[in-house]
Amino acid sequence: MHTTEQILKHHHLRITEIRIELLQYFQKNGKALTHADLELQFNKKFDRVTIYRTLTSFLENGLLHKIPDDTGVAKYALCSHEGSTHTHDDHHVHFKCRLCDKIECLYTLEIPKLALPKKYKMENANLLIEGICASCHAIK
Amino acid sequence: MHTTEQILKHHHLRITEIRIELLQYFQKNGKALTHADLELQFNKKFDRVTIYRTLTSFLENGLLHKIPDDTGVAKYALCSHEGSTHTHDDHHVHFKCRLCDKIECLYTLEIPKLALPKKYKMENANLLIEGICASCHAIK
DNA sequence: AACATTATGCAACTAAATTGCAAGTATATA
DNA sequence: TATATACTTGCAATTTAGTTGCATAATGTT
Repeated sequence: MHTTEQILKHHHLRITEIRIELLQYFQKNGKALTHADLELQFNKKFDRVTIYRTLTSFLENGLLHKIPDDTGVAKYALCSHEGSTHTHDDHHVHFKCRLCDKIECLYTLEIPKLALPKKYKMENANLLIEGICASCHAIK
Repeated sequence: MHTTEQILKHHHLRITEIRIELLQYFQKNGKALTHADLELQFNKKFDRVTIYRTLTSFLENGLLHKIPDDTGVAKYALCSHEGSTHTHDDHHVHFKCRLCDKIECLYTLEIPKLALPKKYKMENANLLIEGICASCHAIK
């Protein structure tokens, strides 16, 4: 297991307070977060803009990935289970619950191979599944 | 084949000028469009806000669907080949070209069945494939 | 410890989308 | 085919998400 600081170093990021806290917050939560979520948590301690820039640097250094969805609000999630090393990052399966709106990465699922039309070249793929998650299923 | 007006009627939409023109513009283009694309075309004739509201009503009535992507700008595309009737609308495969940024619906492809974790219920799925499209492949 | 590089906070700004409201138009039904 | 009702439109103002510039502060390298 790696410490938060080691993870940052491995991704060529300087060790700063906001980076440590944001990364740990992502690890603790285990779900996709928006800038607004983070601002709610951290606005007393860190500036809005710094949170944006931290997200951007995490993205650029492969610590987070952006999850495409149709709300127009960017959602970010850790790139692998541990958040420690770089796994294959070219396709993702995400599950978004219609009831609680939570977005999870389904690491265990692989996107099946598809036959694209002629001359199309796939570079990466994102599968967003919507429905009801296990917790909401239980409640209902 | 249905006329534009018939299509609107089938989707329980009143016949108005902007609805006819927007729908025809989608049919003519055959690719996903943003509000900005439409504003560029129609700003002399229709108000920005009216374009937004037309897109929303098309969405609500199943004429268009929103394509999730990671730019934060909403993209819309017709729900079926003809734009005429309601096909199964619960899953979509889209292809976004890294070079020309064009997004197409790949109607011919089906999203393969996946085994979700226990108690998860899938209601719909969106697969976004990114890469190089046929036209850009040719140019290069 | 000194330096170059990178990160942070603040203020201002841009872009995308939404809301309220008054005036106008489409359509059902009488 | 007139008319009442419900829906649609345009305009102005507002909200929300995200970006940029710049001065100051912190990091990590030598």
